Amino acid sequence: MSTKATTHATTPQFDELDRRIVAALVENARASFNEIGAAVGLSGTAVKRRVDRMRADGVITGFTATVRPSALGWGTEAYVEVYCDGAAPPRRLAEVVRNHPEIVAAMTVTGGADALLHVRAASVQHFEEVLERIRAEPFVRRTVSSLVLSDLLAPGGEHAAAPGTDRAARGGGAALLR
Amino acid sequence: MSTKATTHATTPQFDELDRRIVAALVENARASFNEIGAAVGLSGTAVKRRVDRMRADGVITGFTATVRPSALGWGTEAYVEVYCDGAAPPRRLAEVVRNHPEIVAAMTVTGGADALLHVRAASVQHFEEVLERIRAEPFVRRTVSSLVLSDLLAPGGEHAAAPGTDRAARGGGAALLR
DNA sequence: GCTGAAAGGGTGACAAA
DNA sequence: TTTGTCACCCTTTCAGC
Repeated sequence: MSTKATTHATTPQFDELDRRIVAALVENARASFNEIGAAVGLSGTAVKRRVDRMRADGVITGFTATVRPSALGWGTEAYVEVYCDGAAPPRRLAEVVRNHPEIVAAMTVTGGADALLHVRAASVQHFEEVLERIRAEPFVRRTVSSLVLSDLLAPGGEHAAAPGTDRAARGGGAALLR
Repeated sequence: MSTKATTHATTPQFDELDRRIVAALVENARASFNEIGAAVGLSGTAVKRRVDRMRADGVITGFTATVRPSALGWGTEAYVEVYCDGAAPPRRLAEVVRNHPEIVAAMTVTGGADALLHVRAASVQHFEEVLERIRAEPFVRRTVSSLVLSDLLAPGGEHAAAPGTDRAARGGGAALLR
């Protein structure tokens, strides 16, 4: 609470216009700058300049297509809590995690487990094989798996593929961009 | 294993070219059709037709910008296991989940918990407030939270905002598109 | 799936507020 | 400092093949 009276702490130069531009791009990353400009009340050129700045600032990290994993044959999804022997160094954990392409997200967490993995596989059989590989890793002591039964936000099974993304512009960008 | 000798069961008409086009779009959703065509050995027109078909088939569900939530002031992330009273109907759970914009993903799962929620908040204080709101919902009996400490796949905190997405084109799209 | 042509978007330089 | 206009070139899009 030093320079501005915004509702959240954000990047210094990030105004309402930027917020609406990001919202438009989250909703449709292939929209033209002119289209976005018309929606937010700016010229296409001005929109492009702001987008370039936000990319340089690391606010926007990229543009990606969202796909339905089930359409690609990846119909099985699970979350796996990992319990490690002794103090598991996050640095080492990260290396291990990178060796299994089926792990689509992984993080260290508070609570009983040391890490939480988000895994996608082609089938339950495939998932079992992945789990065996993970449990065979040096300092993994125990795992607790939860298979995903149904998505409560996108019942159709609409999911995607991109660096660490989740949801946002559903019904108008309620989540991250209010 | 009926018509083709592909490695996984996928949508009927989905070949190697489609796979590479999707991979290109996941890596950069704003790439031009000509660029993609040059990369996969097709004309831009042919690429567009395939993309249009895949959108119609629901393989590609959209295009979105990926952002760093922390840059937008959403620096706190947690997973919340929800235990319900009696048989919690997924239909009702979905309604509840939609009332809290901080819930960026939610699913029913196997194991002890009935549902798993992925929550993003501006701060630990904000998260606590969200948790109180969730626990006040009618048939929520108990919750178990795990605060995310660090991302093991994108250490920089690079995350995103889009309908149900996660990772894929990191270092060449190892995950969903091998 | 390719080619060609018309419409429209991306991008940089320049001037103005 | 940020925006708008303009000009150039590339992309998109839709024929017809």
